[in-house]
Amino acid sequence: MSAAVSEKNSVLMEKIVSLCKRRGFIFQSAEIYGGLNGCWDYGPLGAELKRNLKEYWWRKNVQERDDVVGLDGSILTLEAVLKSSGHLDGFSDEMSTCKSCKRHIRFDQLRDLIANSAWAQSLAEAMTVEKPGDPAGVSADGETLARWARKKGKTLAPNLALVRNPEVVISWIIEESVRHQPMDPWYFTQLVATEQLRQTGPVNPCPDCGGELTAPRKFNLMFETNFGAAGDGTAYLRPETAQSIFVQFKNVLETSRVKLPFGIAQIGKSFRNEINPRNFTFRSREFEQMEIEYFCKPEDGLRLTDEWLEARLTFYEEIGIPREHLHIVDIPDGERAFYSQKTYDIEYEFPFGIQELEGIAYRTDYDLGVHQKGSGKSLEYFDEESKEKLLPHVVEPSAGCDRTVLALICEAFDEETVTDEKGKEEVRTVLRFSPRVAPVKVGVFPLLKNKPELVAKAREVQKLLTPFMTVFYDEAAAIGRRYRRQDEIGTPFCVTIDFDTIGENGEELKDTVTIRERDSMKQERIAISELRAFLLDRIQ
RNA sequence: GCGGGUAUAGCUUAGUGGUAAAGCCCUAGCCUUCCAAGCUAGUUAUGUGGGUUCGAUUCCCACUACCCGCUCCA
Repeated sequence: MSAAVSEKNSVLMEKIVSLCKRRGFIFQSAEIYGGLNGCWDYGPLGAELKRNLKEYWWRKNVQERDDVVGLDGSILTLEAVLKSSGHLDGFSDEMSTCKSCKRHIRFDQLRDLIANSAWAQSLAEAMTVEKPGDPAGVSADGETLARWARKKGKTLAPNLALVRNPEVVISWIIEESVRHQPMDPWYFTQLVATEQLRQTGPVNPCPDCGGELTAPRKFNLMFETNFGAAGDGTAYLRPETAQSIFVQFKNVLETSRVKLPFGIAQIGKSFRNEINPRNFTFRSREFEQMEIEYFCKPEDGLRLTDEWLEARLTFYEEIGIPREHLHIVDIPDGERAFYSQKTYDIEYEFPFGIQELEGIAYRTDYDLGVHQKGSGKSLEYFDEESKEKLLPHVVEPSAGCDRTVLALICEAFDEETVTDEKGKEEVRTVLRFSPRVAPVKVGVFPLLKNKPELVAKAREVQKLLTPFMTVFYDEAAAIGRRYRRQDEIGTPFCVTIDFDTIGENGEELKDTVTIRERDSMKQERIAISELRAFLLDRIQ
């Protein structure tokens, strides 16, 4: 992305964030206290928008399918579940950062990385050539070290203490080598990275540049919480909704009379202690997922992954995110999780970059396998046809709910230049939501507030529609302003009660209203009796 | 987590070591026969905590949050 484009998109994103706050879509959590990093609250309109998304997803993926059932699992999660799933080990890495080049290093990988690093291999080679036949360990040879530091070290590990300040470091090494005979190779590796041994103790070197690494810090990527009356038990806030689906697989299977292939769907909150929340609600510490685990026979996994990709793309189209703004990434071998045979990411062109909305992963029988092993309970499925037991495989379409809401807002946001009768140009801000997801479906206005007949009639129309859709009644300010207010929150239709409606201009126009469409700003006149059907037909 | 930037009303901005200004928005009233009209009145702000000072929104320090670039992203 060029700097100019980046700047333009940054301004666009600021406008979107500002609109979200101004109109009550999204607020920062605990704003009056200074805010809580990585957490956001949905205001009245945001709550409607998000509900519409979730309800449509549920309807399409659960209610309108006879092969998917729903689940609503607990957020608090037993430690053993996350132990089996691999989250407990995989989600709490110790990390070090290089003070010179800022690279992040997973501490458990450090020794391997050092062993394979160019400078460490070069140094080891130099020591071996100069001192052949010293199998017990590394012995310090000041001259060899100094020569290496001046030559190869300068290019391979410019930030290594030995290279930056050979005299001091070599003196430490010689001193230490007397006390440690034979010297442990790892201790030697630490020593060449240590400039102030007395002050700092031995430090670890960066595998890239030789610079000093910070002490390892533990990143708890899951939120831990106390549990039980005495508070001495440990539970976790789930980092994904999927695990309760796997853990309840057997119960659902036995109670729902489902047969392979079938899916279990769930919408709910998940929590990850993101190192760096960023980009408005995109990367939050508390977020909502819409997940399906679609269980199948092993031979169907790859085919179903492709089918789900298609189904999900259609879904995005139906809520107003066109395929042209989505990118499908087929995650290549080596970059997928080790248990996945196929993974697609569906990405959206956000103003801040192309970012993931949903992942569709063929996870084989990994999940049921680990929980079967962890719990000691069989999770096998008996196939009536073949009379055989099998451990089902699973395809997981996992969508980010908040991310999709953000994509809906970004996609809908538009600033349009309109020219009024006097030739004056002005900007019309419109959220072009699909009527299906729009938080308010219809605005109802009396043309004038100070005419009781108009107000009364408008209230009647409001009452007529309220049971079927979200209606916003507004009588304040000029009619044009009211239209624009609705444009800004993405209301697809506005109904205005005027003097025709109350029969002032003839019997044939009595009980008709104007209905104005958001995008075209065109109006047509229809009978109040047809209003409900007209609108329901267009908002589904 | 690192580096850089920002923080004044709901929004956009002004300004000052000594009473904080405007436009838009919003609210109420008047007016108004279809696209942000007009008039009147009104509410609302120096992110938090320290320090320097007689006095700090302004200068200094710390914290928090947000933005940008790295980094991370099961």
